[in-house]
Amino acid sequence: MSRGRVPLKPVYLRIARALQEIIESGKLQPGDLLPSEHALMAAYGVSRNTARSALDLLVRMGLAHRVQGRGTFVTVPKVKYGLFYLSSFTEEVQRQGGKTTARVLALETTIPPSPVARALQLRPDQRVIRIERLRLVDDVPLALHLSFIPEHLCPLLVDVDFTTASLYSLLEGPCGLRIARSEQVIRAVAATPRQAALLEIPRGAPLLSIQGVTYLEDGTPVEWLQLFYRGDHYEVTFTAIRSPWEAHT
Amino acid sequence: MSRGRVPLKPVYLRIARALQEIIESGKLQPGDLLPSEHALMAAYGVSRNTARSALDLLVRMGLAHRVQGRGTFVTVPKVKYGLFYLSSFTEEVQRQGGKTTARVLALETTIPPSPVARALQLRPDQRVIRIERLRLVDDVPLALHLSFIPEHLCPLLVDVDFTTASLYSLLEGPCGLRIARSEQVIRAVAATPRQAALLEIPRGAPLLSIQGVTYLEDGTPVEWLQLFYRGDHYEVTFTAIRSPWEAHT
DNA sequence: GAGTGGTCTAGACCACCTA
DNA sequence: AGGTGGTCTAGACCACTCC
Repeated sequence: MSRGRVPLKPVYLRIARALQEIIESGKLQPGDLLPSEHALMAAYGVSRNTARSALDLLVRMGLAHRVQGRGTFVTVPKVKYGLFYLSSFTEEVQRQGGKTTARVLALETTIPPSPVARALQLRPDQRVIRIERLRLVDDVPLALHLSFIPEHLCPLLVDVDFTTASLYSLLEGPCGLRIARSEQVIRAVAATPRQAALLEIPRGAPLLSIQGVTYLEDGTPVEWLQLFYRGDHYEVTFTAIRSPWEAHT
Repeated sequence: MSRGRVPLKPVYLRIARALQEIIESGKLQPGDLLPSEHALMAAYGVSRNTARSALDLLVRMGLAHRVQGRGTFVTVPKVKYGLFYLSSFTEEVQRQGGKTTARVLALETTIPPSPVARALQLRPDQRVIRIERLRLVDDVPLALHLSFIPEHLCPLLVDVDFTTASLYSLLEGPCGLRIARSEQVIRAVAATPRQAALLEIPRGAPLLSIQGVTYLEDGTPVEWLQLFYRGDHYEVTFTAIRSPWEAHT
């Protein structure tokens, strides 16, 4: 099919997006049947593989699931599909209707600790920008957020007011970087006295720690991050699927 | 897993499996180039879509990542891809070389608590099998595991010795059920006195709580589960990817 | 039998990277 | 220029579910 002059996003993405909007608008309820692959072929004038790709995306996002011989159904949407799609704290909270602010505890260029330097694959002389923020949602302190970004990748970060700015928007916008993925580890830890004071919780209270490294599309590490969430105010949800090795068909 | 009723798995699965074994054998190191899609077409005599499907699977498992114009590379394998593929505790630990045992704290049929009954979509008169186990790895207590399974789905569970048995193997084997996915929530919580005693940690120590509902392919809820892991001995790793909506073409 | 998703083929054009 | 992955077409056969 003709794609026109304007560079459009891939067709399957636009179909998936359209279906997502139908789901989020409430026109399709959990358990409802999505259009079949043949129906999408007819509706959008695409081949079956393209229609399948669109549904694949919804399935991988946890918005839908397939049942052979019956159809593709809307999944119970309690899960925030943000989860294993990498989104910034700001994007995540706003999607859920909260008002997010931040208190900047530190913003400086420095020599990274050696585990961070290793993870970011830096030479000893390369400096990083260190950003430490206290994240608040509706004025309640929710999380501590520490990021290290190699200075040469986006030097202008040192002049930004991170009280409201979104780090990923800056990296993808003004800095022209293309974020691809992030490898993260979740742990449960006890709050240190400093963390407890900042988050306004008792010492030793449980925190959810998320530590990770974010990569660009070419594999360059772009950020080392550590988040500490208050155990009493935060949770992570996700959908696991049965591995194709063990569950056949 | 032994699931060998049908001798012929899809071709793309067998190719993906072969590549996975090459990676795990160490013949391909992290950062190495995997065979290109054309190379796989020639090597296995398949079409490009089939070769792509095999590589897709490795990418979704976090074993590989693609770079347009360059190739598909082996990813740093620190991540245990167990993460968002649903595997049993036994499968997970054995993959990492630990020796797993369990102490059965409870095995009974009972009336479920009402949140569990709701999650499992049970009528008030339907009973569940309640299994509570203390999981040990190399004789160190690592986790508390509580499961509720509707009795009518697999009545024979009440006669099993869960000291060594794997729940999912039983559900998929003797019970003939087809597990599809699990929706889970991760939290950080403080250990109750009972949990602390069983896990041999101080009261109030941080635990990683994973709570979820497992579904069959037809959407039937088959298990309500809650796991409490010692914060000092367990972590969850995963790869998040940038959402296709925001990461523009 | 009709409709669904699961898999597969054999081509095509494009954007991107390395050389 | 040649190779790579990203997307797409237009068919095909199969297994499964529902009527």
